[in-house]
Amino acid sequence: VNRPAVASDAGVAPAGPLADRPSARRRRNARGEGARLSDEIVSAALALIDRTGTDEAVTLRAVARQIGIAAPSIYAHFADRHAILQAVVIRIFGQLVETIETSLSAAGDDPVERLTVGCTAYVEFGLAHPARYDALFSQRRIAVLAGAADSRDRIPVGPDGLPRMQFGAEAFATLLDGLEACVRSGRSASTDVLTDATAVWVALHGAVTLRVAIPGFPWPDTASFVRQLVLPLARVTAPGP
Amino acid sequence: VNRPAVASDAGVAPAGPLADRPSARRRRNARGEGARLSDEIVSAALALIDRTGTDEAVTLRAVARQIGIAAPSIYAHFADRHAILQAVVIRIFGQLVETIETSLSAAGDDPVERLTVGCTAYVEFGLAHPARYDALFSQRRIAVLAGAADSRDRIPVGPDGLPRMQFGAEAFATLLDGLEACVRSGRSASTDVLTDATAVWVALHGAVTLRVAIPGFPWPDTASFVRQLVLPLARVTAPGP
DNA sequence: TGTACATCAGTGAACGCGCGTTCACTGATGTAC
DNA sequence: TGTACATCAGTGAACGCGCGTTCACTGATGTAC
Repeated sequence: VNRPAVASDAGVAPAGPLADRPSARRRRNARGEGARLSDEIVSAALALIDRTGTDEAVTLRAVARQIGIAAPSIYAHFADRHAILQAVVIRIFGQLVETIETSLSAAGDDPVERLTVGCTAYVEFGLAHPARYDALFSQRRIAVLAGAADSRDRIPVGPDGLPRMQFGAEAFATLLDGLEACVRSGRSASTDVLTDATAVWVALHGAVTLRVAIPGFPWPDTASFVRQLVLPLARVTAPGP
Repeated sequence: VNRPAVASDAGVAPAGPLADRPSARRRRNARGEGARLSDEIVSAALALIDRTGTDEAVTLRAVARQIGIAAPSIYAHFADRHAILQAVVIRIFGQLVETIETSLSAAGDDPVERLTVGCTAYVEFGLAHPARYDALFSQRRIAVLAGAADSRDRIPVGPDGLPRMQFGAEAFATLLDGLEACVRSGRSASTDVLTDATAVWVALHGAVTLRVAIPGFPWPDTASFVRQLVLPLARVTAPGP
């Protein structure tokens, strides 16, 4: 059992190990502000993911316990467990994009520098929050578990020929933009930006997930490893004269 | 509930949804051959992983149901659920290495061709058996769930300076050998074989896991995508005159 | 050649647990008259 | 200004489920005498 000790000064007398007692007293939301609980539920799910390392820990009862509400109260805000996880994934993608954009705003004008800075920020986010990163790409597994055979065609190609991802499209678009900027300024020899950006993304994703899965491996320094992966895959050429 | 329909011609009358009834009659092992059940347990776990898409489905009761034994019978062969999963991982790594070696035995002498053939076999194994591949690298998560803080240093560097992985070391050693052969024959400009092989491995791992996670993305053809990733990361140069 | 016995390969019932979900409900707060 | 009432934001008990694990057991089979 992974439950933290109940704060005894809250005056809560646990009725037994089965009781879903809140870990802290909670003031109910004022009338008309019930929607606040939606945010609290997502935050609690995120906290559970961080604390346990896996999104499997996001159960209705665990979320309710974390917030200090009764489990059935969640149904007023989310249809089921999967709906909570979906909201968490959207929030994490937002954090990822924000992290990358913050790093880019501090970077210079050189497109190659901007590309490596953004990619490094991506990898560092994954390494800093491995459970959150994992949640971003564990959705397929959930779909399979739900008995759905529709795991294909969930992220179709749009009419513009670009992949139309449900979430995370913004992060990939940033990578595409960065590579295009390199090509425009003559710093990348890429003739197929979509495919080359895909190669870069795949390498970054592998770097995050394998490092997290095998922490004892002699991994190179993050910044230089990212350059080692990104520069050749993005077909970056030596700076002009 | 994912349980297959019980074969009614086996004469088994299910006592209700809770009963752990075997899906087929089973002859008990002869005296002295009890160890055969170990293999059956691992095979059943592998079948569950393939059928459900996740190693979470490997529960003692599900394994027992699959084989047609009582759940407690497993304790004579495995200490707990984790021990079963560990045995499954070892078997899957064996299959992966065998697949790669079979592909190499059909390849020619050119070291670059051998490198790409082996890498393609790796990726194709992952795409053909995504749940098995996933199980190989989901161990960390299990360790965290077990409450262990020892997820670090589980794969230490050996006295030879090479990573000493518990499992999968053979597959990585094959990749190292392949890259070294390219360097020896002048087809790779790598000056740090360990780091470059790591980069290649990371890219292949990302290619498998991201493709499986986002099947609707416009992925390139596997063989050419593998070449696109491996050749630059392995610093392969144009063939000599 | 017969028989008592040890061993092997399991079985079956039961336990307590956490889970998703349902159901009828409660108590504070704003609003219509 | 008072009061009945609707609405909102939840609660608490209960259900059936699958799970890991324990316990005492069973029945076939080989072996010692």
